[in-house]
Amino acid sequence: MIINNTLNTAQIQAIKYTTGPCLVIAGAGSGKTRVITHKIAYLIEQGFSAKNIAAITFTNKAANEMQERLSKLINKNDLKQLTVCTFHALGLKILRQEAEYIGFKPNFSIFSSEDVYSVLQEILSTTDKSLIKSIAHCIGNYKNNLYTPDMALNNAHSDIEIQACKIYPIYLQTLKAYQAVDFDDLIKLPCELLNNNNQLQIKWQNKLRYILVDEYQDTNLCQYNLLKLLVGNPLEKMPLFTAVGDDDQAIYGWRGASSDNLKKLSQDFKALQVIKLEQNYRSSNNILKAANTLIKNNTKIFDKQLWSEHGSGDEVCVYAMNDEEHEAEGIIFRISAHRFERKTAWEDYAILYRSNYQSRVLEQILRRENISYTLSGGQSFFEKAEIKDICAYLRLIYNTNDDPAFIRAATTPKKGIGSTTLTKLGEFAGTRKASLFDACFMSMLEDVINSQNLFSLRDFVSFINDLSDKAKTEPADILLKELMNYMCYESYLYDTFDEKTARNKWENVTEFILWLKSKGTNSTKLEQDISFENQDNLGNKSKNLIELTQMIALMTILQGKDKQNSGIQLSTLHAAKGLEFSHVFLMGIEEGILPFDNGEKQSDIEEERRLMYVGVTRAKKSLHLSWCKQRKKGGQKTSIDPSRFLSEMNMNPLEKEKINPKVYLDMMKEMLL
DNA sequence: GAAAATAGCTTTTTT
DNA sequence: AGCTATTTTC
Repeated sequence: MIINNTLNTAQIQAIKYTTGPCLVIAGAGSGKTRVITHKIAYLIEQGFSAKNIAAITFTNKAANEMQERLSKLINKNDLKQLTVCTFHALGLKILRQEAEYIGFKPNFSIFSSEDVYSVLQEILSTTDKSLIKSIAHCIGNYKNNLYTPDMALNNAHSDIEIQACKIYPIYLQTLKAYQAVDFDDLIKLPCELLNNNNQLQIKWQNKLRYILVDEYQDTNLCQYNLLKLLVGNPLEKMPLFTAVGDDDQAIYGWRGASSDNLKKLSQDFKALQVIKLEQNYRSSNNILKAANTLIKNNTKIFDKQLWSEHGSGDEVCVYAMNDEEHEAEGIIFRISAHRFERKTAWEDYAILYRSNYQSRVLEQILRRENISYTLSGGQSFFEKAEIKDICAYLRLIYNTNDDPAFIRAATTPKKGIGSTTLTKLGEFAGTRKASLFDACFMSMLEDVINSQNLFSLRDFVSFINDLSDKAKTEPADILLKELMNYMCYESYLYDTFDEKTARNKWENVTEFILWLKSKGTNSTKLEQDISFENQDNLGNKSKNLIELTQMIALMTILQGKDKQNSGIQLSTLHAAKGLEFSHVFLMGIEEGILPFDNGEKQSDIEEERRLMYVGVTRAKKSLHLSWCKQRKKGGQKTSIDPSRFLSEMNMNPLEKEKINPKVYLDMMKEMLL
């Protein structure tokens, strides 16, 4: 029996309601992941087949975590059959299977934002970075709001929007020609597909009979649309799903998420059962009181009041510091002293801030004091140039129409193919509506490109062609070896970078190749999910290069590479969502930083308040808030006001800092020696 | 005139 | 820390 007395009444209610649409308003620290995982186990217990249940998350990290926790509740076989993935991975799965219905080959490529950027650069033939970015942003909006080019034009206001509308259809054509989709397409295209093809819609509805959505407040219009298409029309049948979310933690409005989707849910599904989880298992009550008082200032969709059985705990404190350096030293001093006093570990402390650059001062001082720390966020493994270089080859082998991959692979490392050759090739291919790759095989090309460059070009494409053929049958590790042999990537690195960077980059590459090879031999659940065939292969059949390449596009977290969470945790407020720490220091609680103020356009104060709320509710045992009276701006010091959120929380922002942190930091060091 | 150094400035981030 | 604009240097 999966339901036991460690669950509270509301949680049990949320788990047991399986006969209709369900919305769980899950306050911070109220055990929301627990409810989702237990509900899945309960559904299986009640006779749902695991292969008909899907749990949808927003990040790969969350999906992995969910699987991890499920592995303790349900048996291996069921876990294997479950769909636990991100919205995008689900969309991809649908698209790979149904590609033919929208005029794509199943081996279409997935373009990253960088690829999208270069495509737009090409279309617009400009180098104006901000223009390209704004257009990309507009097009992303159109897709997320399911605008057709015509609808977009009707809603266009500024010059940039009008220009974006003109580009939009061209952009769509270009991607089609490349046999590529962008990230937004992974949701948008399945929506269009299921909307236009009733049979397919029924097919997928039958496959995914029960859907659970995590972080529902972060869905955008398009994602909500996909959900609706998958659960079916409430007038025809009883939709079966559970959406779990918290309107107070909606902090991604700026990228299209709309917590209004919570409201829409009760309008669109009259039978919706709303269950609130208000008991908090994380924080002591002083922290919760601060959080509740703060968030009361927002207009709410669902009212809720967090409480816990953990007693009142430590007082929440505020420190007014002189400037950013004083603040950083003050925080680090306090952590040192606190740790010494309470015999806690560095890992128990987190310093959270609004913007990445605020970590700089902290890092300087932490390095100076030799205190270990972990900076969350930063560049992901797959964003590194050296990994993208390798991926460009893999992508090209996989889909030879992928022009951005062609350009990257043809030019890195240098192999006698330069910008002149590429421009000529581009023009040649453009007039013949062929991909760069196919154009290389055309005989007319001899009139356009001089023989030496043409030789390099044909040498390159024949190699890719050869590998592309072999990739269908031969095992991945042999082909990878051949590829690396051809690329001479190591010597390229040592030729172009200084020794230290080259060594570092080469290490990343070897790590990547090793990882790829390991994926080639043991396939895990996630990959089977992403892979569009062989759902039911049980053996350890090693993956060929084609299959491997498919999954790379969506993998952003290197699974084997657990980042060590040692030392003080430094993180932005956004990146800290979903995490918890014993002792939390929120810095820069100032007007201009939190709430953020960009001078020009008014930022959404309610969203900023929710961001503060997210920060406050990360703390389990103690919470420390700090702000600077002065900050360096353009060479001179400017005076700063404490954040309005401090007074909203009934905190006195002017509590005096009586000690000089620097002196005490030195004293602590002596004590510890 | 081009490369190198330096000063100034950052919203938030995932797929 | 990384990116850009500007200044300095050869």
